[in-house]
Amino acid sequence: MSDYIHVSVAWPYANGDLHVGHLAGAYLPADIFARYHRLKGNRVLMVSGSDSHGTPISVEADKRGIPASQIFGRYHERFLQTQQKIGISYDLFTHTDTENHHRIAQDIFLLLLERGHLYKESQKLLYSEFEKRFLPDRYVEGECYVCNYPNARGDQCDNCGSLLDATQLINPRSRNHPEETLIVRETEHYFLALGKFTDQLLAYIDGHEAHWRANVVRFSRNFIAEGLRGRPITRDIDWGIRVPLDGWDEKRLYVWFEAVMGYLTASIEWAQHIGEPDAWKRWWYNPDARIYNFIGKDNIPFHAVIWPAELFGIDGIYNDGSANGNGANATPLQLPYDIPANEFMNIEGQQFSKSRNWAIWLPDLLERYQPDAIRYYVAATFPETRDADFDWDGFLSRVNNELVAAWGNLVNRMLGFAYKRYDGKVPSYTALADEDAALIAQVEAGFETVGALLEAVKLREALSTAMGLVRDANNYLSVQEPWKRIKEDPEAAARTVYTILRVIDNLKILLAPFLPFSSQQVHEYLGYDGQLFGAQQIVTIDEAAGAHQALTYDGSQAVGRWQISALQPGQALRQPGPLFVKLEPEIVDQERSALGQPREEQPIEV
RNA sequence: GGUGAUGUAGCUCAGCUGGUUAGAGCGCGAAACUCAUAAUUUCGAGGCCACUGGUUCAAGUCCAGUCAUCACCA
Repeated sequence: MSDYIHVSVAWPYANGDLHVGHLAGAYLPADIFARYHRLKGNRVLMVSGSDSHGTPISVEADKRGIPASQIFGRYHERFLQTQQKIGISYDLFTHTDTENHHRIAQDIFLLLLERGHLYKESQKLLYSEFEKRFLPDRYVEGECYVCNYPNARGDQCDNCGSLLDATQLINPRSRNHPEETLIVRETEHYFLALGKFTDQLLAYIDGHEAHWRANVVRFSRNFIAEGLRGRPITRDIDWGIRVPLDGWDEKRLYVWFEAVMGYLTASIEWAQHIGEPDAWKRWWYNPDARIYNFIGKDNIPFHAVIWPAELFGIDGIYNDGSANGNGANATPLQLPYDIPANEFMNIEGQQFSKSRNWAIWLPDLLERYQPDAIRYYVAATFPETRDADFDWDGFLSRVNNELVAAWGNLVNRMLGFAYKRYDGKVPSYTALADEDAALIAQVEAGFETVGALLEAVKLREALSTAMGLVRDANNYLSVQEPWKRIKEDPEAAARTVYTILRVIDNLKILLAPFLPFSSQQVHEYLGYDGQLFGAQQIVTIDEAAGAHQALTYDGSQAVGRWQISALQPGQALRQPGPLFVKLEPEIVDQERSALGQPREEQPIEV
């Protein structure tokens, strides 16, 4: 029986290209995990999308003097192309400016209001009479009321380090129009009454402690222990989802309140898109389904505390006619089963910085390197337990010395040998020797060991375990020496070559979640037809008020299975070639010198 | 300032509830091999496990403090 696995991935702000931090923190781990479960035959629903709203997008739009919608539209399109190229296999990657997402977010707002989880409160905020709007903290500068530094930011003083309350700044001014002095004005907002959920949240964490990462448990408990206060969920901005109440036209839902709902809204959109509008309930109303949120560590409180609190508050939605007849309230929505948050991936020892362009952008990386080479290096250095470092020396050496030398070379040398010396076929043999059977058994055991590690989201260890089997295979070859035996003992050489091809056939599957493109190549070299995984496609989804683009996955034709090889002697091989490109040592200096330099965005070729 | 994390071979990292001579991959040195994108395989060198003090028959492993880095909160 197949399990229902929901893979929910953090929603990137669509205010700039994707970079390796995104890839290492959330998207690649999620994809490896999803591909593994698909191979296992489980029912996977993997969703995410561009976060269209939020201050970072408005800031970027103001900087360039264009509308926010244009910023997010541009980067949404680039996200689709980038992720298709590197093979992040979303069932649906959409965005939050869809009719579907707006409607559901508003429904949830009203539901929470109706159930008494929201309350109204006045706040004092800085208001610009010139712009006729309240300004977020990061739009504000002024004199620090702690140290009198004249150019303190709205949230923090760069001089004395104090965190500031923007309304207390001396002579606060807008960063956009420094000549204007801002005024403090009262404004009313809705708050989510988080504190009420404290006990439920603690019980929820207790119930999952055993299989959560220690950092997520500690962080969440700590966050709750500091006391859960109500959080404002509306803002005085014009870019975002309307508050569905009369007289609230000037305000919008706070981006963090609605973005996390994307896991649910994208699932619903996916169900509609495949023509089975209720299909999302197989995960969201199935107590046996497991929902995994793949995120970076900066998002832990939102996923381990705030989103579960929203789910507690929602309780049930769109589930009329459920089993016990109590309508929408009858069945609670499923909470995340696991939140495997990754730490950060730094670059050459320094923290990512967009403003200094201390970053490695995925579209640029994909211009120059194979997707599987990028995937291999990043997966081998996943920041699963602590911050990790992307350094070009490491990239060069892991790709050349591990991926190319150990795995690529194993495939190339033996498929080439078999193709040339055995008439383009898998050689026949009469009986396997003990050492042949031993190697096959050892590699077949990998389906258990590597599988268990993938299941537990220990992806880096899963990859290194699989690579250990690659080394075992190389070791076996140097003992058996089929290139020598083919002259002295052809029978022994034939069973050795058969054995190694069968082992490669197994390794191809063990590595496929990590290296889907090259595993497909190996699959074809071995003479098989069909695609190990489904097809990714960028499609247009129509709604009443407009259309949007999304990245989708169709697994109906996929033939890959997480099971041992039954490679048949006599099977016709295809002419093999090198799997991977070996990198030139010069790239290290070239890439390093580009860090921190101004960068131009190039069009992405798909 | 508070809380938490991290600090182990040149590099990247494993070391669970304390227990024989501290592990892996890469890099380095030597040897073997030649099917392969000179790739592979074997053997070897290399570590006061951040520092100081403590608990214990026994401590990278527990406790306290110090330093460095990072995160969250104030």
